[in-house]
This record gives sequence, C-alpha cells and structure tokens, in this order.
Amino acid sequence: MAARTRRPDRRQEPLTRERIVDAAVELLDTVGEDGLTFRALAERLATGPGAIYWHVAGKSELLSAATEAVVTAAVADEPTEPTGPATSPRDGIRAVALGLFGATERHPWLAPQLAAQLSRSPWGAVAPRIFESIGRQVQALGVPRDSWFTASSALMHYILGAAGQNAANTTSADTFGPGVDRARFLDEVSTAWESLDPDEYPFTRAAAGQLRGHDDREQFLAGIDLVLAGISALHPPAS
Amino acid sequence: MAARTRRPDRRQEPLTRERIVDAAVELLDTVGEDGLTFRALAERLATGPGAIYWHVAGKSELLSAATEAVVTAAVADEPTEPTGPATSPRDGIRAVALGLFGATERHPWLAPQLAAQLSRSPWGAVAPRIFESIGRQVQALGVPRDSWFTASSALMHYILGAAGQNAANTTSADTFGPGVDRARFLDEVSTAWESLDPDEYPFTRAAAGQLRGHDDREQFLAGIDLVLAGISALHPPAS
DNA sequence: CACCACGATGGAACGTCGTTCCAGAGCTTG
DNA sequence: CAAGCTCTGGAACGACGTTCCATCGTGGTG
Repeated sequence: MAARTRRPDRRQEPLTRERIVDAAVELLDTVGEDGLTFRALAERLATGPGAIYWHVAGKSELLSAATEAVVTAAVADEPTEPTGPATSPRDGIRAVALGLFGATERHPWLAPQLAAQLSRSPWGAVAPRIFESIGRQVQALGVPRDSWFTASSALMHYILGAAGQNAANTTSADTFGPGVDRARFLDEVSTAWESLDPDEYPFTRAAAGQLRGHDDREQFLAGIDLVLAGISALHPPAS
Repeated sequence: MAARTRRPDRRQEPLTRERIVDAAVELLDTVGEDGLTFRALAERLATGPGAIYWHVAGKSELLSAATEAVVTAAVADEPTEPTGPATSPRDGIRAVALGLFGATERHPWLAPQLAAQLSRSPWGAVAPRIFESIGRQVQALGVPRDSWFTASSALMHYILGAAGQNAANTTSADTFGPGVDRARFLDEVSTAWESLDPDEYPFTRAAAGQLRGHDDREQFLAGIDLVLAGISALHPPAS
C-alpha cells in the first residue's frame, strides 16, 4: 500500500509515530513531565496538535510509548556480549540492573511513569521486556525451573523499587537549589533525620550516619547481591 | 491564637486540612486519580475551590498529603503488639510489608503516587516512615549495625517495587472488563506470554506457566523471604 | 489526462482543569 | 462599637487535552 519506497520528498520528512515518540522523550528529558504538551510537541515537530492524533491515540498512549522505548533501549543496551569474554550470570544481572538504573538517572520522569504503567496494567508490554532480560540470567545462574518466576520477579521488583527512589538523587536534589551538590544534600537530609522525634524515629536517627556517606550505585548493587544471596540459599542449583 | 477551644458552631464543621485530605483520599479511592478535582473536592466539602487553597498549597501538596496519610496509617496499623505474643522480627517485617501491600490494594492510586513522590524527593516525609518500620525489625533481627542501612533499604525497595506492580492485580484487570475475574485474567496474560516471539522472549515463554497459577501475596512474601535469606547470609548477627 | 478517493495534515474551537483574585462573612481584640 | 484578622467561596483567567473540519498531496481509476 505504502508506495514502493520512493522518497516521499515532501517539504519535510513525514510525521511518523517514531518521530513523535522520540520528540516526546526529548521533551520529557529537557522540560520535565509537565513540559510535555501536545502544543509544545507540535511546535517541535513543526506541525499542529491535530496531526499528532493521527498517529497517537492520546497522551497516556504517548507516555506509554515513550516509557517502553526508553526501557527497551536500556535493557537492550547491556546484554550485547556475542559469546564474549564469558560474563557470569551474576554480572549479567548487575549489568541489566545498572542499565535500568542509568535509564532512570538519565530520564527522571521514567520511574514514576514506569510505576504508573505497571500499576495500571501489571503485565503490559514493558514488564516482559525487563522480566526477560533478568530471567535469562536467572536461568543461567542454574536456578531450578520451578523457582524461575519467583526469583526473577523478586529481582525485577527490587530493581524497580530501588531505581525509582535513587534516580533523582544524583541529578536533582529538588527541595534545595540545583546548585547544591550531592554531598551537601545528603548531609542536609542526614542532619534532618538526626533531629527527628526520638520516640517515633529511633532507628532512622541511628541510621542517619550511614545515609550521609552512602553511594547510590554501591547500595543498589549491595541490594542486588542480597537478593542473589537469598536466591542461592533458598533456590540452589539442582545439580 | 486559635481561641480557647470553644465550639465554633458555624453552620457546619470548619474546613480543616485534615478534612480536606480525608475527602481527597475518598475521592481518589472512588473515582480515581483523574477524578480528584478541586471542583469535585469543593462540592464534596460544600465549599468553593478557593477555600481549599487556604489550607493546601496546591494539587501536588494535596496528593503528597493524601499519600502520606495513607502510608502512615498502613505502617502504624500493623506493629501494635504491646509486648504481645512475641512476634519474631521476620514476622514483623512480613506484617509491615503486608500492611503496605494491602494499602496499595485498597488504594490503587497509591503506588504511582508513592513512586512519583519518592522520585521527586527521595528522602521526603514518607520514606522515613516506611524505613523506620522496617528498620526496627531489621535491628531486632540482629543485623550488625553497619549493615542496617543496606539491609533496610533493600527491604524497603523490594516492598515498594513489588507492591507497586501487584497492587492492581487483584482488583482491576484493566485491559479486560471489570467482570473478568483474576483466574481468567492471569490465564489470558499467560497465554499471551506463550505466544510471544520465541527468539526475543524464550525465558518469558518458559515462565508463562508459573504466572498462570501464582498467588500475588504468596509471591510477595516469597520475595521477602529471599531478601531476608540474603541478609542472613551476607550480614549475619555479630554474636 | 482529468478526476476522485483517501491517508494525512494542521489550525481553530470546546470543555475542563489548576490556580488566582477578591469581595465579604464571622470572630476576636482594642 | 469599630477595626482587623482569619477564613470563605464564587467568578474569572490561562493552559491544557481533545475534537472537529477544511484542506493538501498522492496514487489509483475512468
């Protein structure tokens, strides 16, 4: 139907769903979630709002598509070892996890969107993408077949939860000015924790010191190792 | 300043921040996130939109307050054992986790909101609430002091990630009609997984069968046990 | 070659939302 | 009793998502 690949050669490259989604991601990255407007998007694509609706059903579908595009790129980025220098399954899982972690860092809007999408349709298009990347490594780890779902789900959920919170840590530091660097920000929060009500928050006060100097990536990977150790203990290889 | 507690006795009970937040939660529960409107809220409280702004700065603060109120109630609900029949720390953690899990089930809007809030200000008011509840049990578990932060964070992140995805499972089943029950819904998704591209999704296809019959709460607790086992293995009690 | 049908476009218009503004009510104080 | 404050609630504003429709360009048809 769509002609025989002759260059359309219109006054501009034709509007396509992919171009729209790409522009949406750029807009989300630069001006934030509230900045993604059909009008701004139309202006960026040198068109009108109505034209976009021919390719995309609405804003929620646009956000879903942007989320899926970014996640797909993130999990497809890492595992490109063509039978390479034999990465261990554990390192494979770390790589996938860091891929998603980095994506939420580069795209601060990703974590909330991902949560919203998973909450709306838990097993939609994006969950299997992540599940598959993790699951392959779980399988390679030698986890018994009956435990595949449990182990992979647990890993996925930890990754989503941790990436969601840690994402904004490095870049923003929202409540304070953008000029405040990470060390100062953590120091501020840590001090705030220490002055919480001793009756209501005894533990948080005691742990405040560890918050002060912690490294997000390091803690993130420590959590991964925790889950992996649990998998080794509770679901050891059959052999 | 605020009088000496004489009954105001206006024509109706006075508008207060608490009443507003309570009404917002009810509205969120009944008509969903899009249904929470300053106009609808004003009508429910028999007032105008302007009056609400005297007690609440804006919509984002209203959502934050609603989220915090629900989370606070959820984590305060469970650990009410007055030196009762000696719940073990592990059961204590399960209780806190199930408390949050149940909250996301009763309030489908909670998971996305929680994610958005944690992403915006990672160590805001709501994170310490959850962190404290979990941390106390981690402490009781005998985890060495140096590992408190790591262990508690990992547990919190797993809980947030898992609760976020599983929340909608029981009630909604969005893409299908609301009449479709859980078994049919899972069967539908499982079948969809099985017909994914064998090259792209080998693992997910293989795990589809385990998705079909799984129980959300059971899987959720299995993940908790996985993290707990990892904590035992990597951060054993000092004694 | 003229014509038409249809995929695709983009600007205008509609209704609703968050938010602001302000006139005034009710309570407290001098 | 008058003045000043807290608090109220309705009207109005600007921006948004979405719909509508007049129009364009292209490929197939007579």
